[in-house]
Amino acid sequence: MSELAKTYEPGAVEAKWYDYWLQHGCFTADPSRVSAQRPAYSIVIPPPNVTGVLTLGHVLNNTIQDILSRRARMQGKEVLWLPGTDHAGIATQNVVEKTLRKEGAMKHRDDLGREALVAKIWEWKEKYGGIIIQQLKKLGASCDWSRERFTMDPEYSKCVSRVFVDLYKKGLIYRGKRMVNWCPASLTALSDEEVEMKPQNGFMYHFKVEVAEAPGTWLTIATTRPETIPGDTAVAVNPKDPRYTHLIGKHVKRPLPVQIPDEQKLIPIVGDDHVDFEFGTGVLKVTPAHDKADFEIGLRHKLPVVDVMNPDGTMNALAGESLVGLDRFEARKVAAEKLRELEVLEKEEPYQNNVGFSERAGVPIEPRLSEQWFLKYPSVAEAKACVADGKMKFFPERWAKVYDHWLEGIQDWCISRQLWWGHRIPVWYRGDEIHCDITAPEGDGWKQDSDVLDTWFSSWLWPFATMGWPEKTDTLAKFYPTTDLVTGPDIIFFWVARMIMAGYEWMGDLPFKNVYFTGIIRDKQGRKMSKSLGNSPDPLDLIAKYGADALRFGVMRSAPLGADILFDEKNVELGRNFCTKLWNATRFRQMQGGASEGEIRPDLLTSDDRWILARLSDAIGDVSTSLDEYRFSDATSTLYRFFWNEFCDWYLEACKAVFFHSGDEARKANTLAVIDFVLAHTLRIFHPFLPFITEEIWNSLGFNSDLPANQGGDTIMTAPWPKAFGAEELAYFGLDEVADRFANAKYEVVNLGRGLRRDFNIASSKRVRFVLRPNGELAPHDIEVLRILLNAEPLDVLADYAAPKGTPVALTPLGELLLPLEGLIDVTAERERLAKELAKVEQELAKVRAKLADPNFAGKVPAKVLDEHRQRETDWAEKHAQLTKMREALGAA
RNA sequence: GCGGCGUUAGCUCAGUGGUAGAGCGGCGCUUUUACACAGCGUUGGUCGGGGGUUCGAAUCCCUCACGCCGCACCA
Repeated sequence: MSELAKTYEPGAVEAKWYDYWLQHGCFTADPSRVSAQRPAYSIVIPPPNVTGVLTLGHVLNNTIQDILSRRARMQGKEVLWLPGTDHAGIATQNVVEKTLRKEGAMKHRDDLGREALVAKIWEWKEKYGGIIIQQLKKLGASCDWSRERFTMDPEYSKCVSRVFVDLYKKGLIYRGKRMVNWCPASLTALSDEEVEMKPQNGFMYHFKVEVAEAPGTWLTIATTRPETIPGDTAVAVNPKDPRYTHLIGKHVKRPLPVQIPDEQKLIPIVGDDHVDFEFGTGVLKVTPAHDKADFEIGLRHKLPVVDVMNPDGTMNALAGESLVGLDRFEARKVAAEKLRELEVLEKEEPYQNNVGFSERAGVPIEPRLSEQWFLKYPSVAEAKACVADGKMKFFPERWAKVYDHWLEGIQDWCISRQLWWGHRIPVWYRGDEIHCDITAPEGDGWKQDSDVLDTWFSSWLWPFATMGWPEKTDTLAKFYPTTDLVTGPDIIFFWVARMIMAGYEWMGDLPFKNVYFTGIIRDKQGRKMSKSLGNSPDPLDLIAKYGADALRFGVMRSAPLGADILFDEKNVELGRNFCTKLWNATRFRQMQGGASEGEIRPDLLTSDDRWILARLSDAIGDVSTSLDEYRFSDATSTLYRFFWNEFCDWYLEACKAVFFHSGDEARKANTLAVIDFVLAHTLRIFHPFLPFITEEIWNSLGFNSDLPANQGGDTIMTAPWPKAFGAEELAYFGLDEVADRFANAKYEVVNLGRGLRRDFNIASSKRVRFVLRPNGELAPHDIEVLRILLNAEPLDVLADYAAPKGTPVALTPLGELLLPLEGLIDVTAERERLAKELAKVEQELAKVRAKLADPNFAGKVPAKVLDEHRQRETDWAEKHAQLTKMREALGAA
């Protein structure tokens, strides 16, 4: 047993133990150790962006995974927590391109060329790609780092090609020219999931067009996007709309682009059910190249597709002289201006509509016709069924509905991206020939598809591609399906749903059994963490300031299942304070001297010992249940309450009676044994939450000393997870309701005595005489505990004590507790105090009597409830009688 | 528009039919020999509004309001 430093220094301790765990291979998973007695437990990390840095979201997510992993190890399971990173196509390429432009290394990616740019990104990845991994280590993450994976590792990349080819051959992947979500900033197509609808304030422009066949007849069209008029190839009305039916088949003169007057392009009026005649004017301009719905109308009516925009969102030559080269938003203003000049703009009113934004680049997307690769989702039925039938469980459960709803209406997934960083599509072209395979075709003249795949098209394979698939590895055999997945609900569609499909498609089984969805971390005002708001603290700063354990504890304490987390640094401070408390309680133990005295002797147990052992058993049970149900904040609260309020505030204080005043060496030794027993168990249930400080104390106090190496001897990591006491242990220690009730009664006496002090303004530090008129037997130990906790000097236990008139009295479960105030008795004050208490009792008594008097109540209520109420009445009535007697003894005012 | 979640003490949240709770904060006292990152005490709520079921509702049902989150989306 080494002496503990005066204050806990997390920095040095954390580094020391993390190195120790690594050196001793504590995080390494070995499939050959898996057996019926040693079941497997596995988690794959949601791979963070390789160029990312740790955020509070990561802290939350990974602390939960670490808690689950560490507990599973203590439960004797073979644990694999598989870490790694994601190549994050768009984000990473953007970051690197931006840097290169800043450095002047290039203006546009074409200046460098594909090969050189990809090489630069790899360089960047080698240089900065490890940062987040190092940060996770600081947090204490017990990942098996020997298995760290990256989605662009050669082996992993092969898996990606393999599944592409497989799906292609199954006919689920196809290439087609379709409307996609185009990001004009990143210059790539996006999937539907990467588009976020946001309300935008704009204008609704009403302009009129003349019917060519009926000069003087004008139709008014409402649009938010006048800049796309040059791309209009029809005007549509609802065929059932009596206002316009007669015009179908005729043509209108399209006002833009402005050409020689009277020679404006004529476009047909078509009838289409899609047009809502309630909305706007009931006349819709149809721009097949720039709107998904319009494209469909175009197909139905065989309309030409006129694309008036460049990929970067600027207008092209087809938009006409006045718009060409302008950015789409600038062009909108100019187009409106042109309409005004032409005197066809009828009105322009403020209007709010929903516009799709590119999630990454933050700019409005453009619906755009382009040639892309699409995937018809595989194994959808299985993916749906496994959650619906409960084979896979979601926590909180309500996400199952969201998941189900999404699966109900999914469209094919656009998987090609016009980027260079990522997995290149394994398809080669030569003339009309097409070759799709894992390897390039033989022969000359083949050209590989230039696009890469959506990053999620690689990460959906994560649970098995990281374990050696397609080989039938031992790791896969033992650790797949994984046990738990911990992730944010924001990627339920991007990642979770797709992993489930992939699991069924290639492994024939679900990828994980339970999915825990974390909340979203917000600041204390409820706003999302964001860089621009600057409300996102750096977890590394918090670790430096408070310690990793404190950060973990603080975050877990405020993360209830199913709710968002309002982050407040106060919680981390609380975590630090808790660690300090743990540290100081341990120091107290150490100062009482002696190594662990070994076995507890039940015959020497005090009422306090029995009480704390019972509380410990409850805490173990509660924490275990909470963890089984993924209620981490409940587990944390239990730990906090048990250790601080029960162990420190009551038990350790009560122990002082033994250590400082009993002179009973055998009992002192036994008390030490109880403290050690409780501490040793407490450290174990704390360990998943507070890995560092528990390891430090475990070793410093020598709790490891007589344990086998693999059961807590080398490290607390392998100490068995404790169980709540069974009937046998409860009997052995003599823990029952009677014992609990007595200890609680004792503490109630203390509370009431302290209340008397307050009422008579006696400082808690001032030693005063208390007298107890007991209503039963009290052991010397219990009297001493009462004395210490009341800070009484002396505490006289006198059955026949005759108190001076006006002496303050508290009615306690163990008898009347009196506070004799020599020379200070204030009869009036005591009378007032009694009156106040009496009033309260009368109120309660009236309440319960009213209930009992109600014939409906007595007649209909279950016997048990009725008894409870009768007992309540008896108790209050008794108290009432005593108080009345006491007041009478004081005499009239 | 459809669906989900939420609304309990100043704040964060427990509490799913039977005496409204915890932590933090606030306030007061205390530098009592583990701990002032502490101890002790204390303050504090018509449980979002309304209606219903029931002997009894924070809890079950209906309804409204407000907030948040998905999904869809009409130019």
